[in-house]
Amino acid sequence: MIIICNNKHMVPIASDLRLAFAQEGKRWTGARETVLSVLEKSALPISAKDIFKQVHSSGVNLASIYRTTEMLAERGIAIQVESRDGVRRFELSDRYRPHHHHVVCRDCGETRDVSGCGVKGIEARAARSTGFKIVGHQLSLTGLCPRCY
Amino acid sequence: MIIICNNKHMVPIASDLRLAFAQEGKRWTGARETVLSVLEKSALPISAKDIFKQVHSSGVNLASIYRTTEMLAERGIAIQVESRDGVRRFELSDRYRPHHHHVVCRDCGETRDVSGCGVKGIEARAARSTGFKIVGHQLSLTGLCPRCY
DNA sequence: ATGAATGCAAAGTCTTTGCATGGCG
DNA sequence: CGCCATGCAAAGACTTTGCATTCAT
Repeated sequence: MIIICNNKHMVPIASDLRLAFAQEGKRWTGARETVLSVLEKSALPISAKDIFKQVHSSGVNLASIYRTTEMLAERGIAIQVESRDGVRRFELSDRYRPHHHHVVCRDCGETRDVSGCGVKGIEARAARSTGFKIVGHQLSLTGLCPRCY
Repeated sequence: MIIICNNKHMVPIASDLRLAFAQEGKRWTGARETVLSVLEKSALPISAKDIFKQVHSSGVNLASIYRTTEMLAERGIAIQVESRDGVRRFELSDRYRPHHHHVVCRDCGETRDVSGCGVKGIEARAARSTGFKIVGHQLSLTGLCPRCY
């Protein structure tokens, strides 16, 4: 099933995870809590390096941030957002944030969210033409922000 | 204006470029010809490294390929396709290929084109909600290919 | 001949990995 | 106490850059 817009609730992610981890013999640590809290507060996709800058004082190592973001993505807590500049950025997945897309200014890179969707039609078409089972999508709009326009 | 589906003609890109370059005091070289011809033949977005592999025998240097792909993107001949893995891939722009999108297998990475579009509505909505002038978009579908499904 | 483009190699950026140490359960 | 996660540093992958040389015009 395609999760389109599961924006009803603000799930207490950390406590969910603590529990899930315990059941698997894994651990919910301070570093993970730190990274997750940055993602929860970040309005836009954020790179490991930028997370690092924000939590620099906490002493969390950059390598741990890479490991944590990857782990969160594997579990579907976060998703890796596509980018054009070769930097990997993450944001909370649709399970924890309203489904949305991004518009990026071609000139200055300013990024804004765009709510809602409208990609169902093409998903169905793609499934038909390729034989793939579609499980998600990512749309990014390129534009000129008011300042650069 | 948004170019949506300018797929009418097969423009002789190289000769166009040779002319345009001459007028700017720039040069149309063998290396550029080589890179462009790989893009013209490539069914899917391709990275500098993969172009390099394909033209290895020609002696074109990897750095030149990076420089050429960037130049082609700046001129709107090619576009840089968004990716999730931090590798930059290019394909001919809508000016030289039918507008389309991609579906990528979540498990094995197999990529297929999906023709057509269907993003106009959301573009209009985004323009209204953000004040950006929308100049383009990129959509990628994630799925499971028949083999991985 | 002139200077733009290339090849080569070095440097840069982002990310991953190995291993000893630390900390959660 | 046992083992997972972390910190640290080194390695790796991809991309960019400086400079001498080559080549298109």
